Amino acid sequence: MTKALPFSSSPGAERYIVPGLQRGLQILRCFDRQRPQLGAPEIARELGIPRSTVFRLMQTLEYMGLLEKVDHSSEYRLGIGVLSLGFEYLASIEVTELARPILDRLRDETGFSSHLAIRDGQDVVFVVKAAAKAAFASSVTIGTRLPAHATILGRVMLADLTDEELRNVYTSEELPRYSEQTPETVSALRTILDGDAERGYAVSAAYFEHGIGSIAAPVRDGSGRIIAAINVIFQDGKVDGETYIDRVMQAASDLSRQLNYHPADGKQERRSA
Amino acid sequence: MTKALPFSSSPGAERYIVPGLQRGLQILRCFDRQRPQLGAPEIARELGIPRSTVFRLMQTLEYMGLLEKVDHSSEYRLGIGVLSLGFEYLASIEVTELARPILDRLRDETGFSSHLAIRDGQDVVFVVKAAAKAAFASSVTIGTRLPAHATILGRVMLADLTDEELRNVYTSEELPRYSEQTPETVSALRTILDGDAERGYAVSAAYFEHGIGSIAAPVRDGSGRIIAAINVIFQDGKVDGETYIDRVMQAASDLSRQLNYHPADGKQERRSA
DNA sequence: AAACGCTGTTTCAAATATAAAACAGCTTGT
DNA sequence: ACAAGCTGTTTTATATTTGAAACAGCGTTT
Repeated sequence: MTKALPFSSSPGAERYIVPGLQRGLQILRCFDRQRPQLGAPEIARELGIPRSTVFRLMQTLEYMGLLEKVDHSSEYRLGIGVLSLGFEYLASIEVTELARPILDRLRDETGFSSHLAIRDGQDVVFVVKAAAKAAFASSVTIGTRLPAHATILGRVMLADLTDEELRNVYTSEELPRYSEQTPETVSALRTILDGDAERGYAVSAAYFEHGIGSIAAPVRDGSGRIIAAINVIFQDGKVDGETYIDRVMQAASDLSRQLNYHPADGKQERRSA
Repeated sequence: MTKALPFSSSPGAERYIVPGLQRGLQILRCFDRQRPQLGAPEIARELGIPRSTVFRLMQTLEYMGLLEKVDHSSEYRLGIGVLSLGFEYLASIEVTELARPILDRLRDETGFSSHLAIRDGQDVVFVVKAAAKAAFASSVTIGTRLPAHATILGRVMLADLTDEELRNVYTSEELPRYSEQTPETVSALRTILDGDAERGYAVSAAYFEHGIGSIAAPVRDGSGRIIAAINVIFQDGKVDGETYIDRVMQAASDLSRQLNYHPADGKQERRSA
């Protein structure tokens, strides 16, 4: 009786699942910005797990430092243990270290907040950020997830996928909308992506959110695959975004080069493979 | 047959432990900066868990997005799922949001890297960082753990503990040494802490690491307890650290005030309670 | 004040995950 | 070429975890 899909998932890897572990992790994922602290009964109801089992799982999570009791109430919040895990992850990804100085320079050159994001399934996840000094700063923080098909950043990464891969990511043809510009179907998305792929960048105003414009360009590694994307965001209307396309593309290609990508290698573009 | 203590642990909370969950989390904790990718057999040996069990646990972790297969090898590395968890944690802690601008200003005023850290058991954990622009920048990243008794930051936080609480944190009298200045015993540490508590700050050169000096001051919340500490680090000898004590203490007290701490409230100092 | 609902915690039979063993595939050495 | 060792994966009896039920404690309500 496996329930709703977790984060992402390699296709067909659900053969041997340890319920204790799976459910413990589901409990952790119940906590977020909106609901930073929760009690055991609440979680039991939400996940459909018996009270006594949730009780034991949460006690284990507390023992391991991933949950902590909030003061004298019987509620829990995320423990500091999860923080260490998260940052071991960041440290283990080469690209984040290399990206930092590049994003800083891009931020200084443009005056805009710049970000590096990677894709996880249907989501874009921000992993490095260089915040603009101006009052207008982006609200995204490291770890923020946004729908890939509805963001410029996501589009330049999705553009690398073959039709088959894209259908694997989006199993349903219908796509949730976030603005008038969000494509409604996978087919419509495909058309947009083909344009992005040809241009090698994407730029748009108010694509995901009203009043915010963005330019994004893809980052490739030695194999030629797109593994991340860089963007800047700006207040829509206030500037002509197009002016900065070159800067963003330059930053992305600088990073790609550091990751051993050689455009002239004769590596064929991924999509035509 | 419970094994070595995990991260931290509320005393005596090990009654109901779910083995599947505990071992899965132990597996995650095997991954760190030094060993970013590991195979199942290696982990099985290290944790003393049967191969077939580790196999299933890791498959579950992969399914949940906390581990991912590295390319075509049979090894795994941390997955992007842990990142989200870590940042939900940061977002859930009020103090980190408030600290950021204060650390930025402290960095600008002093030219040094400044940090906010909290204590988890015997460890100091860095949660916010404002990196100096100078070439000499600190090597600590968010999530870094250092031994509390051997760092200035840790000392100002430990100074808040009663004798009994301190003995609870350090069950053995002997303390590991990291430099000539590290106290060797809990009693010696207590003496140092009493001085720190009285001064309200701590400053030292080469206390944890050769060539690095640090000044730290405690951050209190509305209850008067020390919940975090702020520090700056500088190259030892190059500057007279003492010069910046006021700046650091000011930053710490600014943050305390934003956390509802009122020095004149008649709240008695914690240690004399 | 009794009854009700909601907890946190414990118990114990029943359902389940576990771990030894075995298999197949792959490298290594001799 | 063979054996020996290492893997990833699967099987299956056994040992364990699970979850319904029950207990005790609390606050409300009637």
